[in-house]
Amino acid sequence: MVTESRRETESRREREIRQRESQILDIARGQILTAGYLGLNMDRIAAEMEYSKGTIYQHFRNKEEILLALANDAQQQRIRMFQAAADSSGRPRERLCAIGAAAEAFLEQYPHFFMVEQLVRSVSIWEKTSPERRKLMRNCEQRCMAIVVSIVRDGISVGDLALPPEVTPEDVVFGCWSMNWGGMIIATTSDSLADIGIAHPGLALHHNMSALLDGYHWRPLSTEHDYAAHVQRVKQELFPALEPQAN
Amino acid sequence: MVTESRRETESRREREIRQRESQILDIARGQILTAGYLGLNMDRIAAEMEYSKGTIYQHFRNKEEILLALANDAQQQRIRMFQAAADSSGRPRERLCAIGAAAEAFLEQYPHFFMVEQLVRSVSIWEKTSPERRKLMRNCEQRCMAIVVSIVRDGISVGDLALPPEVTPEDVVFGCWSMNWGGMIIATTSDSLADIGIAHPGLALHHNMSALLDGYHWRPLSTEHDYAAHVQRVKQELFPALEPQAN
DNA sequence: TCAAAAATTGACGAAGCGTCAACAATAGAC
DNA sequence: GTCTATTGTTGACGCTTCGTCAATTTTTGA
Repeated sequence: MVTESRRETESRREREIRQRESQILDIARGQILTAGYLGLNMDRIAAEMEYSKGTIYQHFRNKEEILLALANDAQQQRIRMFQAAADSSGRPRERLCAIGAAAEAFLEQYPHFFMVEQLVRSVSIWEKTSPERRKLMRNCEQRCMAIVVSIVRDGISVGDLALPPEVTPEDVVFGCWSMNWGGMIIATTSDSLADIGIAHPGLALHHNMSALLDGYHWRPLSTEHDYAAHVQRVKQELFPALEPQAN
Repeated sequence: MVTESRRETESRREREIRQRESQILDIARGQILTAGYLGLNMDRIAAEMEYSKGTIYQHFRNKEEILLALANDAQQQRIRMFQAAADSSGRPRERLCAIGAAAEAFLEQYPHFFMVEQLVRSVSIWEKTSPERRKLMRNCEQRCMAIVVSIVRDGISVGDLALPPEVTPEDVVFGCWSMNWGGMIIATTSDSLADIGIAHPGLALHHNMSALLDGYHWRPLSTEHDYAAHVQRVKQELFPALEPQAN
């Protein structure tokens, strides 16, 4: 009995030293996914682990830190996917479309990450968290931005894109980012899009993104090239989903 | 003493019957504006009014209902402003720009409304509220959509715009909506945009909106017409701000 | 004037966050 | 192997907030 108990305790300890932090985050992720921000509950995290609340607070100063840690994981994952897309072959505008495909795959494969990022932006979580973690977040945002901006620069340098003097590559990325982010938020949080007349938000987003880049005269124009097919190809090759998902 | 007390009570009663609901909302608005979602506190609302908590719960079933009521006010206000913009004179694309100006003015003049709408979308408030209020919200969304869609239809019918067969007017509106919403969220919730290279998000949004509509070949193109000036004019004439605000 | 109906109150239960004094396990010295 | 210092763990507790409800006050209208 004592031996049994001791062995169990030791094995638990081993596990904990390696995995506890990510275990906390896994559980938190699940809770947020099933019940949103208000479903995230410190006591329940403790209950779902084999640990008490106090121990959780040794890893994270408060609830918001957990949320920000999750958001950070989300950004890391997005950066990985964006980088893979940016490294794909093709002309710059094709690679930008690949980024779009990455963003789409990100939403489909990690919906909890998307939710968490939304939360961090709307509920005032920011000011309750530690400066270190905030800095980490900003850093990720900058890296993500840099990846996409460099594609726009490539477009300019190969002569596919010529921006007017008052528009910077960063502005273009801001446009893509805005449309993607806004479109995804609306698509995932408006329950009556179909009633409004938007049966296929994913498709509409593609059309609008094409129009945006066509508006900047980025060659080849969407009339000269089948970007939809490219997006499909990239998604299947770089970001294969577990199950194919209708849009 | 008794008379004094009775008179006060009666006057309070008069006020209450007319104003109580909007008084609750006013206070709630202020709390959200200063301290976000978590700053909204039923006990403090009660304290700031001359009433007790129980009375507030006679007007609103729960906290979320207050939030949704505020969101509803926001939408009503936005519809008013959108309608004014839609009724302005000019060619259809100019009127669409006027809608953009309205959205901008809305954000500047009613920041709390913007915050509330964001909250309703991200924190899972929806399922805790009454079906009636939810229906009201959907209705507003549809009306708002209809206003803008009719401008796009006007553009088509006067021959300024010719959409490809796979794109509907609703899709175009979805694009404008996405970009505006996404851009505004990013601009108001990213504290390090300047570090990222976006010094003037408002200006960038204009450029991107121009590119989007240019991409659909909506005449007159942004190269043929000064839409920025139009936006400025509309904002000043239709939506004069209390104090002129830098972007 | 008075009883029935309606409005108002705030104490209360429930639930959640974060703390901390007490307890347990481990490491290291001898 | 034993003992002490350090480090880790626990859950009861204080505090805050939501939403309820029995008791009380006010209003209505007969």
